[in-house]
Amino acid sequence: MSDDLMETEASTDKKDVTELLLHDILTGTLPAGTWLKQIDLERRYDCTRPEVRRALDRLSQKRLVQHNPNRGYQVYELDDQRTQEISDIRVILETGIADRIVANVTPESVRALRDLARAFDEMSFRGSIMEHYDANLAFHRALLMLAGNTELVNIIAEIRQRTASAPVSQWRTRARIEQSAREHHLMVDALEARDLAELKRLIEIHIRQAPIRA
Amino acid sequence: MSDDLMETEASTDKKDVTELLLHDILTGTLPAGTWLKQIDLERRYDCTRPEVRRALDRLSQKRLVQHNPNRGYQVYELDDQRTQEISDIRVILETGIADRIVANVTPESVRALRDLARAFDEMSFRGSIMEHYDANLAFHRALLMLAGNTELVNIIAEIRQRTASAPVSQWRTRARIEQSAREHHLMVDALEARDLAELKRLIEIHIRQAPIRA
DNA sequence: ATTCCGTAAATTGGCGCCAATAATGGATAC
DNA sequence: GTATCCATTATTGGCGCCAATTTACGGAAT
Repeated sequence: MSDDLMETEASTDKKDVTELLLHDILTGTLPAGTWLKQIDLERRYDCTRPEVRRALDRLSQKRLVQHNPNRGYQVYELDDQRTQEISDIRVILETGIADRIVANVTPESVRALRDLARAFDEMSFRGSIMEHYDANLAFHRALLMLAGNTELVNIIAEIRQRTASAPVSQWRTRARIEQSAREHHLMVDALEARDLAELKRLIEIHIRQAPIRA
Repeated sequence: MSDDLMETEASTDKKDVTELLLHDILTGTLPAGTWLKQIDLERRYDCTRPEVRRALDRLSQKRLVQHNPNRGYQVYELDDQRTQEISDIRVILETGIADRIVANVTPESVRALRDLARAFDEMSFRGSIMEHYDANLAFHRALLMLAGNTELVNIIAEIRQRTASAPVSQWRTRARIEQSAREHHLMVDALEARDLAELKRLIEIHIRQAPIRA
């Protein structure tokens, strides 16, 4: 109890800078192309210079920010070419394990996924952008987890992050969000019916329609 | 000319520490489980403390070394579970783009791949372990490049690295190396004949037989 | 008026020091 | 003789300063 409280207090004050910066990039608070001056970040996240530098180095390794030696860092802006390429990779990976997902499905997991899909629906109306983003992440993570390959889940999460600059811009459209929400439920339906072909079809549509997130 | 000379001289003296450490891990010079004390690395690579720290941080992000807070870093040793998972991922990805590779194949690319496969053969006899490793990398990179998705090539290279601790140990067997060399040529054959099914089959065998590298 | 150059301000990036923490060895008590 | 506790040592990790490079600004010359 006191431990939880301590952690919460500590995390609100001193959460990992890399995480904070990452979130601000993913949510679009720091748009693509923005110059990330070290002093600004230092003040923004109330942290020291080395912490900023470590965060920038990490995110540049993950190709989320671009490093121009002796000039600075800026939020990576990806061209259509690369966006397309990453979508292709996600389609290959996520349809490639669809059979394993279908093989491992249980009534309980279907129920859990339904709940997560509903949580996403709920967030569409009430939640903040970040909560919405997280709800989507939770659904997809749970879905992929059924494949029984945790390494894969991590890799897909990384790939997804890699492409997620300027992510929410394409998200804001209510129509598209509702479309995504519907597709989530359709995917659960297909999973429940153990319809592999349909699940693959839905996954591909889901990834491609919203080129970046899905 | 003088530029090349300069670069060569500079690189021998002051190559990026992360690269050096990475290579020593991949070649097995630093076996799995080894404690990576900062002072040792400082001396080993003749560099400063912050450089060592940056390299360790980067490689721990890539899950190549494990970070134990306030205790140190050690070369990651991966369990069979994870090895299996990563092989599965590689199979899905590399067989998943086989069709694109076949679609984009040209006589020139076949010739180039043959040369690279022969270079690998050559290295089996004469080259050092590292040269051998590089020759293998070059072949697979060229093969994957045919898919026309550079992002994918990078991701596969990353995944391959992720699992490559204790890599060459399973490599040393001459039988296995020769097997790999033969498979390279078989893959080029299948590619030349545009036999998609055969290529997929070979890729899967090639990845699975040597669980880690291939 | 425009362009070029030199100087000043700002920003990045390397480096070393010192505190905090864990491992080690020895001494003491049981 | 063995186990436990304390002191010493070694290692990690945070932090700030200073040099190197770049950019911005202003003045002078064409």
